[in-house]
Amino acid sequence: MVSYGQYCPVARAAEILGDRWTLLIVREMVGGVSGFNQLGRCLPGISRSVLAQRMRALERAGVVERRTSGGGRTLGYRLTAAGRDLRGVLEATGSWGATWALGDPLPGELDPSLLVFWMARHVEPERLPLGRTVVELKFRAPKRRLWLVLEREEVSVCMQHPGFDVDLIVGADSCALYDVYFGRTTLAEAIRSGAVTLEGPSRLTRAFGGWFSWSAYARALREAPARRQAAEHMTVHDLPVSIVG
Amino acid sequence: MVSYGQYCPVARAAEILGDRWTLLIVREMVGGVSGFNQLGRCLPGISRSVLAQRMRALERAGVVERRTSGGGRTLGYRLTAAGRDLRGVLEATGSWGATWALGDPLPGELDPSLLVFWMARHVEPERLPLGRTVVELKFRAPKRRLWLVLEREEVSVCMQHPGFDVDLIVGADSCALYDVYFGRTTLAEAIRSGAVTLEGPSRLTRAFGGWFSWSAYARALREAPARRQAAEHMTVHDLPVSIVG
DNA sequence: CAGTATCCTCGAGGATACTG
DNA sequence: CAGTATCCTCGAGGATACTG
Repeated sequence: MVSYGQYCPVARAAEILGDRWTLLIVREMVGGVSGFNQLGRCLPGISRSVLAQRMRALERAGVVERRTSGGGRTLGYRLTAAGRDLRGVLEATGSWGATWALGDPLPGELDPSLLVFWMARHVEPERLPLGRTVVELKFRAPKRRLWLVLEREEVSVCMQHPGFDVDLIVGADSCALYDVYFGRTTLAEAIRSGAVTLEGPSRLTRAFGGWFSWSAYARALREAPARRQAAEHMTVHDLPVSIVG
Repeated sequence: MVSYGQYCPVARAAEILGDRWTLLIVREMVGGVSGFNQLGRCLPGISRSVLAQRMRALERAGVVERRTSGGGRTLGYRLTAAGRDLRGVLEATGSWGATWALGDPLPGELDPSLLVFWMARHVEPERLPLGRTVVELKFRAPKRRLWLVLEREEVSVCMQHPGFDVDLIVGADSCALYDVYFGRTTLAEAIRSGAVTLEGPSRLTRAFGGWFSWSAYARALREAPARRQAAEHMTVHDLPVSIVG
């Protein structure tokens, strides 16, 4: 953790949140991810040592706390009240990013597993069918298969076939499903155009889109042009301040 | 600038804003500071090379633009619409910091010049007396003298005596004036307790407190206990998500 | 599952001096 | 005023292997 040596709320927050990866760790935890290895898998590119160091720093800062068994073994992490209250910072940051900085995906940025992790954490359990529903996600580009095992009590992402019968097969290019996730297209539109295909009983193919709340930033992305327009007229402090000597 | 390799609004924003010093540079610019050397002075500890590198990165990211003279010389920087729109991120971050992370000042964090820079940029020009008002700020601990030259068209912070007659002398320990700045005490209270003294004509001593809007985070700081209380009851996504294989 | 230990590399950035 | 150039250091963090 860096120190800026300033007694200022922004500086203090930046000291805690400004380290590489830290804000993304918080994003994952606000989304419900709580285990060390789970966090590692949701953040491709972070090393175990960096993740461990960041979790220690977040613990010291009072943003997360360690859940331990009697013996002192860590069972995972949970956000403290301070950590849960970071949702506002995430929303402001994500909305700004969606408005001004999202642009087009760079090559390699459309990792199918990340997308499926995000979908898993945007499942609305009360909209799921009762019992277990197994969805196979078949990505064409890049070629990749993943499975979602959906139950009202728990959602699993499986990198291998989970062993259960598959109820619904979703076929898509990764970029098409990212577009749906971020609200750039509706699922219905993507299906009509053939960019996304659903195979399975019609009660499931019809319901599928409703199981997810999709991205929290879809709205910001949709409203981006208006917000960009409005920002043109924003003013900042305009009294010149000079520093002499 | 780091890259996270994720197509995500939060990740994209963090790539732009997450570098050391960057958010504080934006904080200064939203406050009206626009010159390279002025920025350097408002950010003690930043080196000229790091500042130059950050300004280039912010320019590339579309957050600031360079104002140049005909000859290509940079005259300073100005926020773009995207940069002005970062005010929301600053507010969310600063309010969170004020609520959860400000704590007590560490030794050396109560730099008198920083405080006077911040006061200078929170001057409300239309509340100033007409003409020029020169305020001497006499800090007792740490011992330091600074001057504010206040005009409705421009405010200057002077590290040396500006040459003009002084109209008003403010005496204070740095920590007492920081407390006033952040709304922990009112100026009236600080004067009553003797922590702050004002010497000058009573029309100025009575008006002084009204010339400044003080910290934008004073309100967050005042409401911090209630917000901390409310956050105890906040919930996060609670559907367990597991990743298998 | 949740880490630690060790070794090694490389690049961020401090110090200092100089420039149009 | 707004930087750049050069040199050097040190620490962040990747790779790899191991552990209760």
